[in-house]
Formats: sequence, structure tokens, C-alpha cells
Amino acid sequence: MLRLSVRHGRIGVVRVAVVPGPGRAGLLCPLDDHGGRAGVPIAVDDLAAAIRERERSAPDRGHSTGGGPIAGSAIRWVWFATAALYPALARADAVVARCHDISLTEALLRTRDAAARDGARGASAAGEPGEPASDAAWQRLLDYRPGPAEPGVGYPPDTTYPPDTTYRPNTTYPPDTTYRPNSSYRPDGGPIQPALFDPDQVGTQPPADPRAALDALIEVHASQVARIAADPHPARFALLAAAESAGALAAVEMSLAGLPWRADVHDSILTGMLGARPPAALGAASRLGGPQAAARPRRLTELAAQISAALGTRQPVNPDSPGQLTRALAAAGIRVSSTRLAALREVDHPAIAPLIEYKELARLHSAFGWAWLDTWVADGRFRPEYVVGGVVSGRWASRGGGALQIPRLLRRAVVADPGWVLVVADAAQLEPRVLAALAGDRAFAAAAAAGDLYNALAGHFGGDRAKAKVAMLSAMYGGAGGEAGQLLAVLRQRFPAAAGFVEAAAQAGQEGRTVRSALGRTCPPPSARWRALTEEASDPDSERDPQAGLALRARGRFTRNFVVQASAADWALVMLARLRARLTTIPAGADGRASVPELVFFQHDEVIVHCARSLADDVAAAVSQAAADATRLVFGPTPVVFPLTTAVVECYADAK
DNA sequence: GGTCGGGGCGCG
DNA sequence: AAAGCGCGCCCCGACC
Repeated sequence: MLRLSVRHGRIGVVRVAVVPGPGRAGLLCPLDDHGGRAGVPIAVDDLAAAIRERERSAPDRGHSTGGGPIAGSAIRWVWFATAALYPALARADAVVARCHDISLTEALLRTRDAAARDGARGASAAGEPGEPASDAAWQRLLDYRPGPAEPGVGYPPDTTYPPDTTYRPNTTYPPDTTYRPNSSYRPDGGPIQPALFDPDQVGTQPPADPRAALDALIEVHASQVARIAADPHPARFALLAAAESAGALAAVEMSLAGLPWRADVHDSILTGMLGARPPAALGAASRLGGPQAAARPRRLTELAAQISAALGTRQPVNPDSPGQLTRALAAAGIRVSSTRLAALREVDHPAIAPLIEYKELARLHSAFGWAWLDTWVADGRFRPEYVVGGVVSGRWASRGGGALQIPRLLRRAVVADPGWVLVVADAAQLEPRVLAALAGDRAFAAAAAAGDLYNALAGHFGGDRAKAKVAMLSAMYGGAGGEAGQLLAVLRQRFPAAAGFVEAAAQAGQEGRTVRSALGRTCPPPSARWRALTEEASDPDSERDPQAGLALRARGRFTRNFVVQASAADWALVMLARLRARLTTIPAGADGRASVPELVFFQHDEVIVHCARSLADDVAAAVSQAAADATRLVFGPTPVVFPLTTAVVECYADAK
């Protein structure tokens, strides 16, 4: 980690600023160590070709981060938004090893600095939040954002929203959140930040004035380099920015490659569970019986009838409607706190079994049924769009297709191409191991040096592995119900440093402060509403609002979890970046095919590589080396191990 | 007609 | 068994 250059992330890597346009052309400008111009801008007719050529002619000659040489060039391309520019480049075979994503890095920096500004504002109530020195250049850069992309130029056509859906930002936020990197959503009237990247607005259609855009880009980049260097831990923050940017490259490449998806297998799973695919609903006629009436498959229709019969309702009850369902259950003498599966399972009544089956099948049908298949799977591939940095903790989000919520039973449909395999790697018990490394708790670290963490802890909990797990989860999530409180007390006694670490994070959150991940990703500051609510309550003259205590504890749980989840995301992101680099060093297989291993899926702590069977061992080795790289880069020397369970399978469902 | 919040549930 | 954290997206129903 110390070998990282503060200014450049890596010794020997040069930076080149990139602005697209006009047309297929573009502007390049080499940068010096401080991000200033190291030459005059170079206009190129074919940007993809120019980048491709420079990637090939500037090889990385063994500059090492300690984990061995990396294939690819020694250029770090500096551009506004990977998600906007890189799809077109990658499709034109201009695959790059490294980039610096200005928009993602700006989001990291602004979230970091929002905390300080927020604190300052607390002192002078009416004061404007202090803006970074680069703000004028940043605004200019946003002004140069191009209009909507032309067809085939911006996002690849197969990864844009399906025509019949509209994206709406999620509406359930932690009560104290004011800002998320890729969202202009303002949940509670808190300070709004500029939308850093809007896929509807940003395409690769070039800015009207590329030279002016280049000026703004270079200015913002220089400011980012300086602001990274000013971080209390500049090397870590530089690594975070580099990993976030590498993740953005990987995300685009994964969307282009797609996850192998057998539509025929998926269809037979649906048919087996739901009955044959119902004919398409026919416009207005079908709506007379409700939008779903014509489209409800046979099995769901049967179950709905059984539910109504068992409840003895005069009118058919729609099990999709919590309101109708609650009333019908009440009429049958059943009172439930909600119509969730968990609550229903407590009830003993003939209507419950078909109702539970209905809810499970209806979920499959509506979220991952035939309509999903039609919309999201083409040419044997599922191509979701990943949103790097879309979660406050640094986890990725996805847009369309529910890519990160694929039901486990549909893993049967994820099948490698003939002669190819899936290398499925899953970080085992990542979050508790991250806590062990973060807290530097020697006793806990010793337990985390073992294979199964919870088995190793079980001895401290009367030999009960399940209790050890509950204690850990409670510590990381802030749960205290049931016997969790007792188990937490045991944890606190045996592992005071680990318990103290998360409790300090919770305390910081309750006091309105922010916390940071291992690499320096910062949680959002509390919203104005949260501050008002909690400050009012702390005033002895005011009436005590029960909402205030709830909000206080909710933010404590949020920051308590943030330090663990976000540091785990740091580790996973660095692992992904290192794996991506290492995969390029694997020589082509003996079968002579152009068989480069492809990253095809990434889900928080799990990664899938699709490769020729002959390369599976090399890929598996790259995975474990990448994990070791990540552990060293994120946590430095630590006794904690981060084992990956790696399976080489033809079908994802066989991975574990 | 469309929008939006709630309830619910899939994943980690 | 669920809970405590983080998400996306479905349907429903209130509302404009």
C-alpha cells in the first residue's frame, strides 16, 4: 500500500485525459504528475482506434503493486463517466486496463466533504455549504454534458431500459440519508447535490465544444488529485478511487458479455411451477377482470380459488392485495399483524398453505416470469446494467432486470456455453472477517484465521454455532431482540475490541457524525430533518418526540453497519479489480479459440467468470490471488484470512 | 390517464 | 425462526 504514489495511484502509470467528439473523433491530452497538461491536446479522428493503439504500444512493463505484473498498458485514461463513454469504446475493441472516472471520484470526494460542510453549517445556521474550489469547473463540466445519445452511440441498445418500463429511484431510504452518488433524489428536503451522472442525459454523443470540455475536465481532475492528496489517508483514498474506476470498467464489460442464460431452462422451470405460459393479455378486454386476470397462470388461478374457498368469502379475494387479504382473513377470524410470509406462517388455518404457495409463485411470476425473460434475455445472455457506487456503502446497484436479486432457484438457468465452465467464487463470511480486520481484535482475528468463523466462535457460546452467528449479526446490524442482547454481552466480554469498534461507529452516528470505510468511503451526513428532530428532542424544554429516539437509534444502526458493509465492499471491489487485471495475463487455451475468460457477474461478495474449461484452473488461481491482493491492499498485514469458496461448474445452481 | 407511497419479497 | 443492515422491483390503492 505504501508503494502507491499519492499523486498517481501507481508509480510508472501515466494519465491521459479523454474527451469524445465530434463524431467518432476525440481529444487526448497527456497529464503530468499533478494533473496539469504535459503537452498540447491531440485531436484524433477515431477515438476508439487511438485508445486501442496506445493501450497496445504502452505496455505495463512489470510495474508491480506487489502482486506480480499486470498485463495491459501503463496508461490511466481520465474521462468524465465510464458508464457513458466506455460501452462504445469496449464494443469497438478499445478495452483499457485503467481509468480515472471523474464523476465517480467526484461523488466519493463530495460525500467525504459533505460531512465537513454539514458540520460547518451547524455552527452558522444560514451559511452556504462550502463548495470545493473546483466547483466552477465542475459546473462547467456538467454544462458540457452531451444531450441524449443517438441510437447505437450511447448505451448499447441491449442494456438500456426496456421500452415499457420507467426507472424510478428507490423510495425507501434510511431516515438520515440526504445524498446518494447516482441519484438526485431528495428524500426529506435535505441539501440536494448535483446529479453526477444521469444515464438519460449522458451519452457518448460528444459535447458541443470538446476543447472547452477538455479544459474543464483537466481542471476538475487536477482538483481531484489535490483533494485526494489532502485526505488523512491519501494512499487509501487513491486506491478507492482507482478501484471504483476499475469497477466501472468491469461493470460495462460484464454488461457487454452478459450472464449466460438458458431461456429454455428458465421456461421449463416456470411451466413446471406455474403451468403453461398464459396467452398474452389483450388490451382493454382483459382489464375488465383486472390487469392480471387474463395473465394469471393456471396454478395461481387454482390457488387463488382455494384461498377464497377456504376463507369462505362471497367475492373472490385477490391475494395480491394486502388490504383485501387482511379483511378476508379477519372475516374468517384470523388476525395478522401483516400479510407477510413470516406472519402467515404463525397461523393455523386451511387457507394459509395455499396462500403461502400463492405468494411464492406469484413473486416468481411477476418478478422473474416470462415477461422478464422476454425483456431481459436475448441471444442466450442476460445483460443487466450495473450501477457502480449506487449504494451508499459502495456496493453496486443494478437498473432493470433485478440483476442482484435473481432467485436462487433460477440459477439452474445459468449454464456455461458448450466446452466452457463457470468459475463461481464466493467470499465466505466476509463481513465478520472484515470486522475482525478493522477492529484489530486479536482474539477475534485468531478465530477468523480458521476456516469456518462461526465454528471457531462457537466455543465462546456454549459450543453453539448458531448462537455465535446471532451474536455476530446482532453486533454488525444493531439487533438486540430476543436472546441477542445476552449473546451480545458475551461477545462484548470475549471480543471487546470488535464490539467496541461497531459500538463506536453507532455512537458516532447517533451524534450526527459520519463514519468511513477502510479505504475512506464516507457515509452520508444526517439530513436536516433528522437534525431538527433530534436537536428538538435534546432540548429539555421541548416535548419529547418518540420519533426522535427512533431516528437516533436508526442512524446508529446505519453507521454501525456502514463501517462493516462498506469496508467489505472495499475489499470486494479491489478483489474484482485485481481479478480483472489478472485474467488478462492468462494465456489462451490449447483449444486455439480466442477464449479470453470473461467476468460475467458480480454480486457484493461473489463473482462469476465464464471461461473455456481448459482455463478453469488458471482462473481459479487468479481468483485466490486477487483475494490475497485485496486483503493486503485494503487491510495491510493482518492475521485475518478471507477465504473464497471457488467452484468450477457448468451450471450456477451446482456451485454450492 | 399518470404518479407515488406502502406492503411485500427476492438477493447479499 | 426472525431479527438487525443494504438494495430493486412487483402490485395495489389513494390521489391528482
